[in-house]
Amino acid sequence: MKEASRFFKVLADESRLKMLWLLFNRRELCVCDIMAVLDITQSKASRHLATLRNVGIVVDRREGQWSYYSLCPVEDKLAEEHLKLLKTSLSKRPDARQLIVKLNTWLKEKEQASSCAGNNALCSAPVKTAAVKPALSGGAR
Amino acid sequence: MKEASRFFKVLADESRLKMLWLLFNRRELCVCDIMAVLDITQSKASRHLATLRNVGIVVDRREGQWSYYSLCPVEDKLAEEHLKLLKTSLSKRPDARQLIVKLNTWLKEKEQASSCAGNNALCSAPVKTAAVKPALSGGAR
DNA sequence: TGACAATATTCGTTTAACCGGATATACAAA
DNA sequence: TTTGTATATCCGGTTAAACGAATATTGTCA
Repeated sequence: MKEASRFFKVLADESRLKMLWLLFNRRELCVCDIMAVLDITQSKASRHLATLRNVGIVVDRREGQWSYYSLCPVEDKLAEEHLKLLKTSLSKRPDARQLIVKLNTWLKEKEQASSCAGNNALCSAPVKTAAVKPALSGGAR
Repeated sequence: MKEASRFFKVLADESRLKMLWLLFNRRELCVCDIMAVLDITQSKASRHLATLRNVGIVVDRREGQWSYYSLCPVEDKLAEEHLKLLKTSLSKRPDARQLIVKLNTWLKEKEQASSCAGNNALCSAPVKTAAVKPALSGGAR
């Protein structure tokens, strides 16, 4: 049961919860996306993402100077199911939905900036839209 | 989402997780039961139970010198569903099952002691067996 | 009332989490 | 190679959790 409590400890931080929530709604995001949307410092973003990676619920993929994070299959059943439930419970919360609106706004901004200003005006290359079904992602509602 | 992280913080402690698990399997327990089964100090037991009470997932009932704790209906949907899931996920874990074996042993011991030695040989009055369906509680194989 | 039992709470300490700023690393492009 | 960008990690400092021991509280019983 120690393992279970360690898992919940990872969820017991608002920033990490938000990061997970963002990743529930986009296939992958780079660190600077998360910094921008959550409005946190770079070291904070990187540290929390490392925590999520260490517990085995996200993976990172290096591409050029960017690190892209995404959810990954979780070996632990308890964790797996709680994450699934977390996704559906959060999707009912107005503040969580609002965060996705902010995420979409940010990504759109970034895309525009890169297409009209030289392809790397903000931080990363254009982000492919989530391959997972849009579910409650989009504008929410 | 702050509320959500606060809830997970409560689950992020092994002792509290175990207490919840015990209460999933018995309708109510007094503090000394929990001390005995989890093998923890009195102040630790009391403090953690207060934490569970403060977040609104258990209630206590005073009877004489004893405080009986039990689960209570949870107003928050997210919490409610996660607790339900927690119960079913833990029931598959050998260590969690083992804990219930220990709980049953302790309660039986206590009952015997009180019936042949004067009704308060250990700590509390005989505990009524859980009213909830035994589910996976019992000796669990 | 006084002695005792179960529980709650306080106290001081220790440990763990989290943070921002600074630095290190890795890569890209000039 | 030099410069700049994105990210990771290190370094104190600060806050919050958790703990055991001691004490306070509440109720029982003689």
